[in-house]
Amino acid sequence: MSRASDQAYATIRAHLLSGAVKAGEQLTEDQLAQITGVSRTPVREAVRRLEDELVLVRSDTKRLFVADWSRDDIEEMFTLRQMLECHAAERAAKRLTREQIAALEQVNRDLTAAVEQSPPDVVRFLDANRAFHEVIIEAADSPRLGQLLTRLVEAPVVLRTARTYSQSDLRQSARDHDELVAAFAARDPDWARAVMGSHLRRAFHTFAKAVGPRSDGAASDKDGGDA
Amino acid sequence: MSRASDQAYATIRAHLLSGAVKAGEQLTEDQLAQITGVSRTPVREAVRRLEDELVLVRSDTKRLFVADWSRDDIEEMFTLRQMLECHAAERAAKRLTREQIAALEQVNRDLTAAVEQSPPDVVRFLDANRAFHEVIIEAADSPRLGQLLTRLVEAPVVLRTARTYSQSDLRQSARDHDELVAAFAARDPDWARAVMGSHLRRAFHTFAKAVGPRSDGAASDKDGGDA
DNA sequence: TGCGTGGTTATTGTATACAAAACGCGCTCG
DNA sequence: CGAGCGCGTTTTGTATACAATAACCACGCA
Repeated sequence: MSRASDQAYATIRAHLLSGAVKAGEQLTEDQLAQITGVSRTPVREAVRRLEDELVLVRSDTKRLFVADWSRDDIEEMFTLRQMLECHAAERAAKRLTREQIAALEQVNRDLTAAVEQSPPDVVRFLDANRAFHEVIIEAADSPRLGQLLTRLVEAPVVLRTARTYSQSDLRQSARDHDELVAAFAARDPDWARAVMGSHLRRAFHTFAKAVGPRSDGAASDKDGGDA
Repeated sequence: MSRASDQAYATIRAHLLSGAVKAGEQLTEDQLAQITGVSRTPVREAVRRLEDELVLVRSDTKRLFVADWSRDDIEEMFTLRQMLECHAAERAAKRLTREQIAALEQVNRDLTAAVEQSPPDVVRFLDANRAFHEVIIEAADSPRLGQLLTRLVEAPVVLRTARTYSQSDLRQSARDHDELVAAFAARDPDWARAVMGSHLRRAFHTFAKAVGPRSDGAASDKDGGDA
C-alpha cells in the first residue's frame, strides 16, 4: 500500500504490541498521527485496517479505543479461524508443490530452532509460525479465504503478545507443524484438516489459559454455553 | 458511519448495481466524487469498503476497477459463505428467541409475496432475503462471524444483480427459508445447518448458471482483464 | 444536594490544495 | 520501422484547514 499509511499501520501495531497502551484505553487520531509522524489522513486509513481486524474499536459515538478481548472473543476468533484454516489445510494438501512443502520444512526447522533456544526466541517463533501458515494459505489458492484469515489471525497476536509462552507449548506447536508437513507430503487432505484442527484448538486453550487464569479460585470455567 | 462516506458508499453501490459501468472498467476517485456529490475523502473511505468486499479492485499500481468475478470466484465465495453461514445457522438454532423466529416467519411471508407477484418483485425479494439472513446472523451472536459474512454476501449481489431470476428459483428459495424456520422452531442445529447448506449450494448453482452457462465454456470470456 | 443547561474543549468528519507516482504519447535515435 | 526515453497529463496519496459533533465542566436553579 501507500507509504505513509503503511508506516502508520506498522507503527501503531508496534506501539500496541509494546504494551504502551492498555486494552480499553482511548486513542485519538491526532495522538497516533504524532506517534507515527504522518498526518491524520493516512492514520485514518491505518486505523480503519486495525478496526477491521478488531484490534481497535469505536464507541457508539466514533471514539477510538484499544479493543479489549474477552475470553469469549478469543474463543470465537479461534473457532472461526479453525473453520477456515482447516479448509485451507485441506485445499493446500491437494495443491502444495514440492517446493512449497520444502519451504514449510525449512520454516519449521527455523521455528524449532527458535523454540529450542533458551530462552526461546518468541519473536522468531511468531515470525516463523506466521510464515508457515502463510504458505498454507497461499497454497490453498483462495484469495478471499486468505483475506478473511489475515483479519482473524493478526488481532490476538497484537493484543496479547506481551504474554509469555511456555517452552512446552512452543514445542508442541512445532510438533504439530511437523505432522502437518507429513500430512501434506502424503497428500492427505483429511489428515491435514484434522491436524490443523487439533493444532488450533490446542492453541486456543493455551491462549485462553494465559488470558484468563481466572483469579477467582473456584471453577475455572463457569458459564458453559457456547459451542 | 459518517454521513458523507455512507452516502458515497450507497451511491456507488447503486451506481454499480444500475449497470452503468461494466465489470473490468476503470473508475477514478474524482469521477465517483462527482457522482456521489461529496469530496474525494469520504469517497476513498467508501471505496475502501467496496474493496474489502471485492466489489472494486485495484491494479498493481493502485488504479481502481470494477471487479470482474469469474465463475471460480463465485464458487469460492459461496463455499466460504456456506461454511460460515452453516455455522451461523447452527448457533442461531440454539439462540433464536421466539420473537426472532416470528420475525423470520414474517420476513419470509413478505418474501413469498414478492415471489408470487407476476412478475416477481426481485428487489423486494432481495431485501427480504437479506433481512432473513441478517436475523440469523444476529441471533448467532458472533460479531466476527457477522462481519465476515457481510463482506462475502454483498459483493456478488452488487455485481450480478442485473441478471434475471426465474420464478421457480425464487420459489425454491422461499421454501428453503420455510424449512429453515421449521428447523429453528424445532431447535435442531443439525437440521438448520443441513438446510442452510443445501440452500446456499443450490443458490450457487443457480447463480453460476446465469454467470456462465457452463464452467468450461469454450470461448465465453476472453482476456480476464482483472487487475 | 441533585440535576438540567449552556458554553467550552476535545475529537472526529469533510473539503481542498498540493505532492508523488503512473500512464500515455510523441519524439528521437539506432 | 521499431524501441527506448522524456515530458505533459491523469490519478492516487498526503497534509492541512475547517466544519460538525460529542464529551466535559461549571454554574444555576429547584
